[in-house]
Amino acid sequence: MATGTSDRILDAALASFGSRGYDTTSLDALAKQLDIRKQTILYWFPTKDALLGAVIERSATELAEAFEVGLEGAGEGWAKVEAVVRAVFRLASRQPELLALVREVSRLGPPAATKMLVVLDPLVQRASAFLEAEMDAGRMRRHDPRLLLLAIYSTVIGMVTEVEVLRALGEEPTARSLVRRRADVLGLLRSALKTEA
Amino acid sequence: MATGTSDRILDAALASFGSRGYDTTSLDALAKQLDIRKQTILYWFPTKDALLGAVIERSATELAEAFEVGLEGAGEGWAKVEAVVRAVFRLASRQPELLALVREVSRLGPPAATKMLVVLDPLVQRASAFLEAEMDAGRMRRHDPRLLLLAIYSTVIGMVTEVEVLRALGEEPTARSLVRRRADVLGLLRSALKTEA
DNA sequence: GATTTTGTCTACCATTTGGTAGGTGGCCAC
DNA sequence: GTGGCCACCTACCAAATGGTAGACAAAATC
Repeated sequence: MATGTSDRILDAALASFGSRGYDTTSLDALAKQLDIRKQTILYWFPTKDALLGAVIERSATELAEAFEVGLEGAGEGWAKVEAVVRAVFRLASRQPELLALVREVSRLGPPAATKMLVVLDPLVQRASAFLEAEMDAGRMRRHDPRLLLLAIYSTVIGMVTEVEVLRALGEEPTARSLVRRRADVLGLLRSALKTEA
Repeated sequence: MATGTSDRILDAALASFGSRGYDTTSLDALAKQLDIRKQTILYWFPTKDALLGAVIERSATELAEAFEVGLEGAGEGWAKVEAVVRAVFRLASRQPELLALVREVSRLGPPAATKMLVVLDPLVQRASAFLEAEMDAGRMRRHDPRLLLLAIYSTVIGMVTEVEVLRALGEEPTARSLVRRRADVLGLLRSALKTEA
């Protein structure tokens, strides 16, 4: 929330890229919304692509931090999974744009998607290794850890960003509903993963 | 694969809307690809929006049919879930564009998303009722049936269309891999839903 | 055989878009 | 106080885009 112009631009761009999409967001519209001129945007970010790049970089870092924070106090085993899911849902309620951006970037494909993944890859690897270790130790049902990750990723992103599908299912996307969705995701994961032991 | 011009346009539009996205698909590009002029497209479909509408209508119907066919021979209980998942994955290997379009349309939001949902809504209701009945009968672990549906939807669509994330996980999107992903989804669902009984 | 309809085309057009060129006022160092 | 830099601006532009107007040939209709 710095008052710097470039930060304001990044904030607005993040919101717009996430909600309207990258290619339907015009620099003019963005500028108008900020009550500045398009050339000011182009002063700070030489091209629209560069702006996207900057938004991705900042967001990916923020995302990674949120994960780290979520993991900090977490215990071991299942508690760790729960901590991460809770961290993502906390993010979804505080900065929904961030998760919307993830969705959009993954849709845009390379090079944007690559840029984001480079930052998040270490987390992915850690998560994958963690799941595998848990399975080896018999504390979680055995699945392909990477495909399991994809399933978790898709489900969580879906629960948080699939506004239209939610509406179709009669679930209004309110804050209260978000809590229910979190509980549900955790319930599903628990029954899918937790062993009786 | 009819040779009619309007069908050729619909085919190309479906593929392009799904893979490149609606707003990055220009009528000129579409026309060039079909070796016709843009005005021919606008003769059959008065506006780009109308073209999208027609693509959605045809695709939603096709999608609904695929579900019906998948359900036809299916038994009861868990077998039914398995049949539906298999039907979707079959679709994913034969007409991946169809599922890509679903993803894109849900991103576009209303009125496009509404149009698609109107056609698919009966299926959603049936599925929801089915899951609830299974849970009531104790043949499936209890979860909110609608959120469970969203989770299944997200996971399946993700497994099929999240090319970038798949790559990041070291899973090349080949036909062989698709079979593995199907098996994995079924495995996950089974352990999440099936009761011991 | 004349006429209407159908399908496709050429010729334009207004608007939007990302981006360039270059100016201007304020502020700071010296 | 003046030279230089920073942040932002006005003025433009070329390309692309969705869409209109209307010509024209082939085919169908009478």
